[in-house]
Parts: sequence; structure tokens; C-alpha cells
Amino acid sequence: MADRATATACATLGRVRIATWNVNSVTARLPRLIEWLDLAQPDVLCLQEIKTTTAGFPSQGAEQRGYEVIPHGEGRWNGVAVLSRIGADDVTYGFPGQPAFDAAAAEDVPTLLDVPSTGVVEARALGVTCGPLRVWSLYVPNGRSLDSPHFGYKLQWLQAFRDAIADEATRHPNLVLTGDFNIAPTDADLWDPALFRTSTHVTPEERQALADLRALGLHDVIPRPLKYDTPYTYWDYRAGMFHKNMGMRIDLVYASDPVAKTVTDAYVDRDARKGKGPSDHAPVVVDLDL
DNA sequence: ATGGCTCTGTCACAGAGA
Repeated sequence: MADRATATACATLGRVRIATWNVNSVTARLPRLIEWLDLAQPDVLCLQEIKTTTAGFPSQGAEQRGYEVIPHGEGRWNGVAVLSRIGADDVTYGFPGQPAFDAAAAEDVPTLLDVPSTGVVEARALGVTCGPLRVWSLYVPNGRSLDSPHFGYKLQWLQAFRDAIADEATRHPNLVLTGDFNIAPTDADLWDPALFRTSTHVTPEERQALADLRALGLHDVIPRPLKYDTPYTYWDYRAGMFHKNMGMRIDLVYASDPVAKTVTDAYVDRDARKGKGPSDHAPVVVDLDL
């Protein structure tokens, strides 16, 4: 019987559906999130911008559906989480060397004023081992504008993450880095590249940071769109951008070579961006046959 | 079919998102 049980478990684990979704407040999105869990049935779901505290995460609905819920939140801003129904072990909150935004340096305040740095390490990275997969839910800093100190913070954050994850990349063959990277990998990932000439999200420095991650042996799993020919994952709430398909692909799935080889399908669920009370991001779904 | 945004914290807006 033990052999049979093991065989069943392995067969169940053969096909694994992972997904990432910036929900723009898990509290505001809870009805849509629960609805989507029932519909899409992901085995692992990485969330970003939960916008609540770790203790405040509304986990009951997901737990009733068989998910272990690992939140990593801080309150009003940021926050990530992992929901898994194939195990949740070795939880890592943030990463070694994760930088904090240095508010004092950012304001360029004269040192005479001795303004203390806020120095808070934001809730933007969460590593969880889900069965055979080592998964990271990431919410990369936005960067705001090219002349903002938040842009330097974004680049610093990405470099520190790359340095921290390089070690894991050698220890975990089945590594998946996924979430809101706040970078469009190529101009094809933007509805109008000309509009971004002086913006963040598209600069050579940011794209190099992505290339540095891929250099660890990771593959950009590009999802297929369900409509049009552009796999955008984000559309601004304003001006009917979604309905005009004026979007960006900034929610990414970076999978190690062994994982990438098992991908059977990947798509952007734009239906989750429709209707009443959506997030401004759509989920990215990746099916694996491990 | 459309609309010119939505979230939180705190109570009429400010701040952030990308």
C-alpha cells in the first residue's frame, strides 16, 4: 500500500501548475482571488503587492481549499506571499544582503540635520520550497523615475538579489524566480516603446539586471496571450488601457533549465483583468510536467 | 461595452503605482 500511495503522490506531482499575480491588495482582491483559485487551480501561486501585514493576510479561504499560505507583508505598501498545495518548506523572508531604501541619502539632506535613515527592508522577496520546486515571489522596486533615488535603489536591489540567489541557483536545480519585476525585458513587451524613452522599466541598466539573472542559467518563460499577439501582464487602470491593449509584460517567470524543459504551457490569464474590481495585473500561469 | 484609476490610512486627502 505504501508503494501504491507513493506512486499516486508522484503521479499527482507530475503535472504542476505555478502562477504569479500582482493582486494590488489581497484584501481588496480577496473575492477575485478565491474565485480565481477555484477556476485556475494553481498548485503554487506567488502573490505580490498584498498591501497588508503578515498577520493581516486573509488566508482562510485559501486554506479551506487546501493551500498552505505563507505571507510576508508590512502593511500599506509592498508585501508578497506564496500559496502552495504541494508543500511549503524552508521559508526565507527577504534575502541576505537585501538593501533598504535609504531615505536620508535620497533626500540629500545636509548631514548637520542628522536625519535618521528609515532603513526599513521592505517585504519584497519570499523564498519557499514547494515540493520539488524552489520558488521565489518577488516584487522588484518600481524605480519611479530615472532621476529618482528610487531608481538607484531598484538597480541596487536587483544586483543584491542576483548575488544572493547565485548560491541557491547552484544548490536548487528546480529554481523558479517569479513575480512583478517592474522591467519590460524587450521593446516587444511594451505597447508603445517610444513613450518609454525617458522612463524606468526599459533602460539598458534594468534589462542588464535581467540578463544577469538569466546568466545564472535561468530562462524567461514567455507566456502566450489569450487575445491579440502580445503577452502583456499589466495595463494601467486609466483611460481604458486594458481595452485598448495598451499594456506591458513586466510580470515574469524565470525558470532554471531543468524546470524550463518541463514547461508544457504558459499563458497570461487576461480574463482575470476583466470585470468588476480587477487588479491592474493579470496572472501568469505556467504548467509543468515534472 | 466600455471609460479617462485604484489602493491604503485616515476621515478629505496624500502618496504610490508603472
